[in-house]
Amino acid sequence: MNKREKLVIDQMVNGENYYYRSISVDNVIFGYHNRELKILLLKPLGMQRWLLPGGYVLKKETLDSAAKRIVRYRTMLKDIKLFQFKCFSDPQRNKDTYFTTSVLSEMAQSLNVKIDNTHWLLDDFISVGYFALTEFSLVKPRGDFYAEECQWWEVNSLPEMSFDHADIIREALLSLKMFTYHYPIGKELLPEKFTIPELQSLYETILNKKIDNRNFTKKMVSIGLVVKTNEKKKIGGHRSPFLYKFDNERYKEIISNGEVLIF
Amino acid sequence: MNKREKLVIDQMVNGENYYYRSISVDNVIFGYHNRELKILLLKPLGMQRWLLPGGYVLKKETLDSAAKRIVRYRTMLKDIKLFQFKCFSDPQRNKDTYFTTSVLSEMAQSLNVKIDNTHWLLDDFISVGYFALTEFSLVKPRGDFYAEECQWWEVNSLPEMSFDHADIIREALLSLKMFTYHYPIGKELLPEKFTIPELQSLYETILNKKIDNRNFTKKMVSIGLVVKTNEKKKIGGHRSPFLYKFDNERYKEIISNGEVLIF
DNA sequence: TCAATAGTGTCTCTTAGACAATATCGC
DNA sequence: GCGATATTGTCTAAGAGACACTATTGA
Repeated sequence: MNKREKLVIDQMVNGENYYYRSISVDNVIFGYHNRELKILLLKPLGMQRWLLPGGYVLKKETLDSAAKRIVRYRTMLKDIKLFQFKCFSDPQRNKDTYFTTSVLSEMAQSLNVKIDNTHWLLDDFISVGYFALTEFSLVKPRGDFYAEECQWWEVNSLPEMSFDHADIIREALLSLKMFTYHYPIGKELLPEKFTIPELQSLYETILNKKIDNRNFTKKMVSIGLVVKTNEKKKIGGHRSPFLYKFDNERYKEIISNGEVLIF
Repeated sequence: MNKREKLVIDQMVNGENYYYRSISVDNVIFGYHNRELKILLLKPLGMQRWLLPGGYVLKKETLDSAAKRIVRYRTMLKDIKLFQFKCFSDPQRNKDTYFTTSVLSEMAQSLNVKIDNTHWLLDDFISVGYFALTEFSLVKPRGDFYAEECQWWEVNSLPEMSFDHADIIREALLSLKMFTYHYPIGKELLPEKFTIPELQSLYETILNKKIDNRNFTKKMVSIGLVVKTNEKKKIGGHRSPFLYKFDNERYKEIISNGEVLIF
């Protein structure tokens, strides 16, 4: 039995001593690759539908650290930007009876743990939604005995989600959109060097609209957010785009000033 | 024994059957009067410090309806705009031992209820912060046997707050400020007819900065948010200001378009 | 040489932001 | 008349937004 299994067994047996009751955290982890915005999802053994990587909150930690801990476990990343965006509390949200009656109880059985109807894991939960931004290529999605599969899904073609996780994703996308109108974005999602068309494509995906490429470049350069390098990226049968970097000082400055970016 | 007391007794005895564990809601209720932004606070019998009107969440309701229910109880208002803005989960936030050891236990004693150390009310709570906007003059602050005092306090001269409620208020003010940069505000806080200087003063208070009065008027009128009436408000030894109304259609339009308002 | 995508400049029009003199009102 | 507050217009500068042709690459 590995460390993770031991932890889960202890969670089931003693969890209510050190976890908050009725509170969970769900993370919408955004990555960007090949001009597609992606979300990291997992699927427990025996389930048809997919889940957001989420978990419970230790009594000795904050929601932020719970979210960070869970994200770190699934992505192996230490430095990741996390944003609390909404709580989900519709009483109907917990009514995925397949999960509670089948998946949970089978898992309990396989781990040789007894859970009855008053077990804390069967309470109704209110979930706090976080979205996270990370560079796709740094992540090694990590499944385990609970999460049979753990992989990236393109935002516009997600699999069937259980609970209200489709709602949570919808809200996360909306929050990300609003966020993008008020703060620069990209440093967390793109590699260190990137091309303007890649950056523009990211903005277009998030904001869900076309942006004029001349105006976009003009703006990004004129506010000093990005800086051209001398290198080019060779990517196939057409003119090679220049690589750009973010001006980190300016990036922070724009965030702290709360300058509004309109496209 | 009145209805409210019965309810509180039942909460203490049977509450864990119908309330979520470890989750509460706290409301920062904003009102505006005499050019001052105010917050509704209450003080339980025997406490030195003040509290935000908050409460627990029924398992059969959402956080939004819990917040609305609690606000309605304290203000007697049905229609009030509520915004979830942040969760507060620092484990230290529950360490106001005076409240748990003295106030709660005395209240229990006076109501003839026993509570021991494992009682659900003594759990650590994570609180969901809401801010509410309401027209000051419509509110009848309601105290009761629990909240000895219930009254408005000017935002810039608040009394000592218990728990982390001073933090919650600080965050609420910040959220209100951000909100004001992105959505029109005023309809919820001002009477139906108001003067431009009143409206401007509201904005200056929330945004915490001076605004040029010519530019302010010009902007508000040019975007169609406010409409001049023929009436004037007679208020003392100087020129009488005109009364204005909000254009409700335009107000909604601006909200749904998410138009950015910069001052 | 063709298909695909990148790179680049100009003009207009709106509006943010700076700025101060005059009008009313009550005493 | 005086103290207090409300009302009102113009100018400038910045930038949002519309718009299309040329350059480069690899097959």
